[in-house]
Amino acid sequence: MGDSQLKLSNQICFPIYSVSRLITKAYKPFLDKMGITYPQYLVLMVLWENDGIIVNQITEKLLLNTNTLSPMLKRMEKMELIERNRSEKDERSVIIKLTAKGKELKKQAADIPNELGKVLVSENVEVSDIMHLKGVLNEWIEILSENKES
Amino acid sequence: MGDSQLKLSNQICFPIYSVSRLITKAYKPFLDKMGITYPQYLVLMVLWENDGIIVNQITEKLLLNTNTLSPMLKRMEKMELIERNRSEKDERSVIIKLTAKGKELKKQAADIPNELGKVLVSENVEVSDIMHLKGVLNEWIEILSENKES
DNA sequence: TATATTTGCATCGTACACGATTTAATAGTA
DNA sequence: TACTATTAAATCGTGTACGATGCAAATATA
Repeated sequence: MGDSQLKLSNQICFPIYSVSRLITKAYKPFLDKMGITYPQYLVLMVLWENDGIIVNQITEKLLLNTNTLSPMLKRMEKMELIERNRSEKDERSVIIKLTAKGKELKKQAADIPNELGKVLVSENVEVSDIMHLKGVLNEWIEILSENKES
Repeated sequence: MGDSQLKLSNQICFPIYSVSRLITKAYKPFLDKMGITYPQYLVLMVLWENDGIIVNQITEKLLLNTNTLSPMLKRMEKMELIERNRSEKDERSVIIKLTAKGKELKKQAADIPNELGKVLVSENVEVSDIMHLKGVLNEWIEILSENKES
């Protein structure tokens, strides 16, 4: 009722916003070595699983729009991590394919999950909390992204 | 060991990044009515609790730097939500004070936590999950933001 | 088949984030 | 006191986010 609900720590928005940024920072040293940013890392993870998909399929997996992805993919093309080519079957679609360099980065990235785990554990983050959080957040993604297809 | 760890859903980075953006979107309809953005809302919450603090104190509470806050505060000054004045005690500091308009918004914001709660519940988000998540995330903020004072 | 609608992507404008640098004011110290 | 170090903001450059709009290709429908 009163003011207490309007306090930073009492709303879910601030903690999740801050932790998201703090986690991004925890990834940064590893991504810097690879010369990529955090969102670019997410794109690469999608492509490592599914090379040769079209832009729209990436937007679905990352819940990002083309207004974010198109410029980003152009930068990644300039960095020679990917290639962008129009589909011949459907001239509207753009197929994204990893270059040799883009594929190569997967090897460097292989250790990131473990390394990051070490960092978190050394900072006294509970592994059980990470696992639980992952579960809850993945459910929320399902729920919150469901009705947004309009 | 294998590839599975490099999958989107198996890392903590993607879920937290996505949920953060999805939660921001959930707030948007309410903030649009007030004509403010999500980060501006955070600044206002800080000021509603502690009016007349200096920029540096805001950076500490929100874990943001002046390179983000300075331009943002200028925009908020232009919107007549706040006033920016140099401290007389220490000419380096800039004191941020809410205007009448900025204070007025607190009344409009008072319902947001409840309204957002309703939205989440209607989307079948478990209240117990929200509470638990808030607890875990606030701990993580403590931990992850600790050694970053350098 | 001509036209309307939808789809996939790109572009534009605005607002963050953030590393790095700059500037001015204060504090510390020889 | 003169000089150095620290501190508080601001600025710069780059890279996202995202609502809105534009455009061409494909599809649907009269």
